[in-house]
Amino acid sequence: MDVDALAAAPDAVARRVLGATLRGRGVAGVIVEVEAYGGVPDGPWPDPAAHSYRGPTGRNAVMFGPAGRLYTYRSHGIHVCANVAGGPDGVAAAVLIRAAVITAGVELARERRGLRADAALARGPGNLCAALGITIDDNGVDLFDPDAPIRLELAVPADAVLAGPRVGVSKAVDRPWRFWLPGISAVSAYRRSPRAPAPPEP
DNA sequence: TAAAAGATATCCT
DNA sequence: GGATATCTTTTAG
Repeated sequence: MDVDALAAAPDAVARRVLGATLRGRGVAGVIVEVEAYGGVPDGPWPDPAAHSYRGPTGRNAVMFGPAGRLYTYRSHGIHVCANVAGGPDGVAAAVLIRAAVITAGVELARERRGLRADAALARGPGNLCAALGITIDDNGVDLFDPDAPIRLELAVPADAVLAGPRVGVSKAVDRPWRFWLPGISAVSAYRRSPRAPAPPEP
């Protein structure tokens, strides 16, 4: 497994990133929950919920670049979210890292996050970035460069993976592009976006 | 130049 | 479980 394995469709990239180890600034964790995003309206997987849907902009340019780069963006002003860019160069694909289990540097992670339950240290995209020390300025770093401050170590794909709808999106609400490992307490509880259309009443 | 929306987290009831 | 804080990016006028 190397960076070439990430030059694929968003959902395939998501499955490959799941279970990988993300190292950043003294803290490392195994990724246990991800969401796939990507595509443009005329592409093979149009995804109206993705930042890339309306074409490249200054913010989402990394999504259109080569695989293996870190795409960070700010949400609601304060939170930072981390993505791994996927797809071949020129194709928009990214995997949002939603949760991880800290395997090294727990003390440091606790210090950054304030004292909290271990399972909550890197649960949720914003919290995960805080625990690993990832900031908005890390946008575009090559995760496979040995000298990069943030690195990704791919593992063999997990055999047991669960899939379901993405959290907090108001478009393409029912697309099962969220993937997580079973039996992990750090996986987020599913929350439908308050702006999403009401679910069909059975 | 202005306004709205957003891939959230936290605190309150 | 539900409302709100908070600010950047994008889009419209």
